[in-house]
Amino acid sequence: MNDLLIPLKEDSRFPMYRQIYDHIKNEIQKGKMKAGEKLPSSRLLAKNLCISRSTVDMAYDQLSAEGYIEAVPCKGYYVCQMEGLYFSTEKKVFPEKNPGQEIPAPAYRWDFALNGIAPGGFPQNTWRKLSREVLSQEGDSLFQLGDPCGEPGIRLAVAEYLHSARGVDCDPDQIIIGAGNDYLLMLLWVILGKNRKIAMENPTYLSAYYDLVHMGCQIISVGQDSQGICIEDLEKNGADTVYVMPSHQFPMGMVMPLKRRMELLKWAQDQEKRYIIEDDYDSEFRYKGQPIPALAGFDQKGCVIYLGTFSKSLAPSVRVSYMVLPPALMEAYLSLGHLFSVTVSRTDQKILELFLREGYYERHLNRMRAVYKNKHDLMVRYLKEMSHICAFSGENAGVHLVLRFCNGLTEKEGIRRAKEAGIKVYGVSDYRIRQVEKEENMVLLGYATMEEKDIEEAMKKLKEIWKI
Amino acid sequence: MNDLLIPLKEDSRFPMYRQIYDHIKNEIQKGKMKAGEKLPSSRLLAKNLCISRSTVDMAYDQLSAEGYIEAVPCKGYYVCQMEGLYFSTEKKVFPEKNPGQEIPAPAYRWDFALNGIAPGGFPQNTWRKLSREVLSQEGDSLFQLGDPCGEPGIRLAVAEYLHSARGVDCDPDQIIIGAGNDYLLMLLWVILGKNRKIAMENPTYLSAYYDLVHMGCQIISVGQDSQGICIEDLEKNGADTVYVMPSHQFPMGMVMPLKRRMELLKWAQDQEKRYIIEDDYDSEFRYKGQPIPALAGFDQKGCVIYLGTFSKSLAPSVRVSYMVLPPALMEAYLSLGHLFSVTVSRTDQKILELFLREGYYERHLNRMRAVYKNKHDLMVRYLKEMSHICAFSGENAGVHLVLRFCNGLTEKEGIRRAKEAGIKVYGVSDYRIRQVEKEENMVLLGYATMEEKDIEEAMKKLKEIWKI
DNA sequence: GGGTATTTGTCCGTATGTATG
DNA sequence: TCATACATACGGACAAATACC
Repeated sequence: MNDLLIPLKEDSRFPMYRQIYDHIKNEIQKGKMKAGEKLPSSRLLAKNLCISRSTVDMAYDQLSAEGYIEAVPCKGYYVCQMEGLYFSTEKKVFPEKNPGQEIPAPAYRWDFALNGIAPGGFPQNTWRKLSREVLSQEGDSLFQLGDPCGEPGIRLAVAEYLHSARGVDCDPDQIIIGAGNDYLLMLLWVILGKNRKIAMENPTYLSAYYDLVHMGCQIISVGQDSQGICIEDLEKNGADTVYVMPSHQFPMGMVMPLKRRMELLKWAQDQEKRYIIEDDYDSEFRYKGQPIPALAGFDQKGCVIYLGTFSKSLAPSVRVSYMVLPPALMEAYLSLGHLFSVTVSRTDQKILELFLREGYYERHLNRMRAVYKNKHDLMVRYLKEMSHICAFSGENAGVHLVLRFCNGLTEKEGIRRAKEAGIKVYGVSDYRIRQVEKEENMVLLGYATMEEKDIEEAMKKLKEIWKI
Repeated sequence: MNDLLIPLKEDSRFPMYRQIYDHIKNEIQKGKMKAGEKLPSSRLLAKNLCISRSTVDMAYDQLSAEGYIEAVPCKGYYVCQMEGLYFSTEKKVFPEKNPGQEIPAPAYRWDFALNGIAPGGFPQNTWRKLSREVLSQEGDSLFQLGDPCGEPGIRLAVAEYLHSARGVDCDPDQIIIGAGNDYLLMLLWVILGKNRKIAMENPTYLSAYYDLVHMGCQIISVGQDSQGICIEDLEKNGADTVYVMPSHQFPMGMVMPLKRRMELLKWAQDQEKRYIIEDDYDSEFRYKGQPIPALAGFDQKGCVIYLGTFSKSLAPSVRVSYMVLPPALMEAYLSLGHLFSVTVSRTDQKILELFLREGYYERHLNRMRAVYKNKHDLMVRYLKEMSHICAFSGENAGVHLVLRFCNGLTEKEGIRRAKEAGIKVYGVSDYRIRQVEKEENMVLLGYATMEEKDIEEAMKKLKEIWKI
């Protein structure tokens, strides 16, 4: 018991007390120290190791708390009877994924990616500060189970935001917080019942389409024009639910004008139990003219379900979305008898609540709007010089543009030529629910993740290589 | 422009530059400062306000970044043309929920809650430290979109944990990270296909039951004995999938012995496409004997789907669970053509990865096991004194016990008497898929959230009031 | 056998370095 | 640049058990 020689490394990344702890724990687990055996006293060990007693104390405390040893006052520390050591000592080594292989160099020098945010766009320091604040709070009630629909605080903050920024008046009790739109759509499918015929535009946000398809939903593909979804198509196809993105349709980029919005609302109100799922996609970023209030803002009869997210406006890694249910649907959900527990950690909810409440979100959006407007304007400037090659649409909102070749170039050929020049652009056909007969001639360019310098370089190249 | 008087408060919770920023922004939004108007120079304003010029600069910089004002070199700052002010100035005030009412006093002095963790059990300091480390990392790639199945790092760490602690050998590529078991079960339902007949014990973990029911799943209720689920019932009812909790069944608390595990595996392997969903509930907490490896550890033919979570072992607010899919199912999921994006924020994943990798999780589990063992032993000591009132089971594992009255008391009456004494206990009938004919006479006592002092007080009372 | 010195776990205040704002 | 908070490490004071004379 006295020959306990613990090799202490000054420069270890672990503190001394941890090294002592680890060493003794290993001795016990390997069976070198048996149950009942007495450990050297903290003073003795401290002297032998030439460190302070309290350092040894800390290690011993930890070991007692975990049940490895037991403290007998005025006598000493003794190794406990460990029944069923939990962790086997052997460690499994997993083979490297690419043994010996180099990570393949990225094929593209420039990527007009459609998701992602501007580099440096995430308010990292603020987030860290708020995270610290939240985690420093007294008490650990924060770590017990929370409200299944989301913390009351963040729901109130979101309701206030929706009121002032999106013209949506709702009660915090109508809001459900969830980890991403995918999840909320799954939830919505449960709430709405499984026999709905949901209409979606073609092309549309394919992720939402697949979410619903994989749940077993019946999807009807309907047409769209420059104003958005075709209402007649809705009637014709017998849909009872429709998924739309009025503020900036993905991928086509059109903003649904007020008139069409009203027509759509009228369609929903025409019959009982018709619902509009309004994905308020990219509503945060508008560069010209008055923002149009969300459809849900005009809804008097409770037929609009509003979906919003922080994943696009803050960062894709922040998995927080929200859904505003009409009172009747919320009641239906609550009366299911079992609520799905909330999917966002309470700490993240608290951080976001502070972020909203203290005005950081508003300022963040203002800053990002300015950043994206610059990139947007740059893109538009170059595209105007390319009028002999393509027309473009989807401008003045969002963070991507739609190009339609007018020189005979096809989508496929356009993408191929861009790829050869090291530029990744995206085809509209990737977002179609159902392919169209005639050859596609449109591509999508997202500019959120691109630096302005890169936009200039890439656009200059595109102008060259897309010439016929 | 020169009469810009900004009321600065020294003791405000906002820094000075923020106060200047807020004031000017308000002036612009309210229209008191119009587009094109010149702002006082930073030197002049600083002099007037008796503060440093750099403070004014900070405010002006912020305002320029957000597009409110524009810096014209060698001339000054000018108010920009703001098209479509985003945030309406009026704030909506939401009515208080209980106007004038007091929050109702909790009806119970003691609560043998079945969820929740020990007070102070969450390693708050460690979590905060790791959170800071993760958020301090260079670059913001962390905030871009991550792997839809979860970060490779945490999947590897979980695979290593499962190998050493649960005897499960799997590749990190078989693991899917998700926000809670509810979500993973929804996902699983998509992966397995919708026409499955899923068998569940009665009683069982009702949350999982409702998850599946609400998805439209066909559930078959099967019997159980002291060893766990009845295999013959499975055969008889034509189930092709079964949901079990071999390590500590909820709510009945039995641990499935090795023999039954093997029989269950044999059942699954008997026919093609039979699956076992193994919810490794409470496997972290075992107080006696060797831990039994998870079912998935014996599975050679890929018919066990393993579910694990950190919500119970760390804190309910940490919404991270994981699912190990047999290779064939993982392949099926990946080939769906669209993966649901991961529901856990990348920061949380990274924090948890470090928590596992640096050995904190192992130590945390050891500590909690010691804490819960003390409470467990205390409960058992009191229950042994109550043998004239009830028998108990579910001991030596988990954080709750099952009591069966042997003095004629019914569940209902037992709960009622406890309530009168200010003690909340839970009925087994709350967890039944289908009620049984004969009167229930079992209650559940969770001890995780109770302090030892409270356990003693409450148990002494129960011993009195449950006497016949 | 009783007094005393020693050893022991435990509690507490304090110094130092680092991270953070 | 300065102030604050925190984890870590240190050493003193105390009371109880033990060993020794």
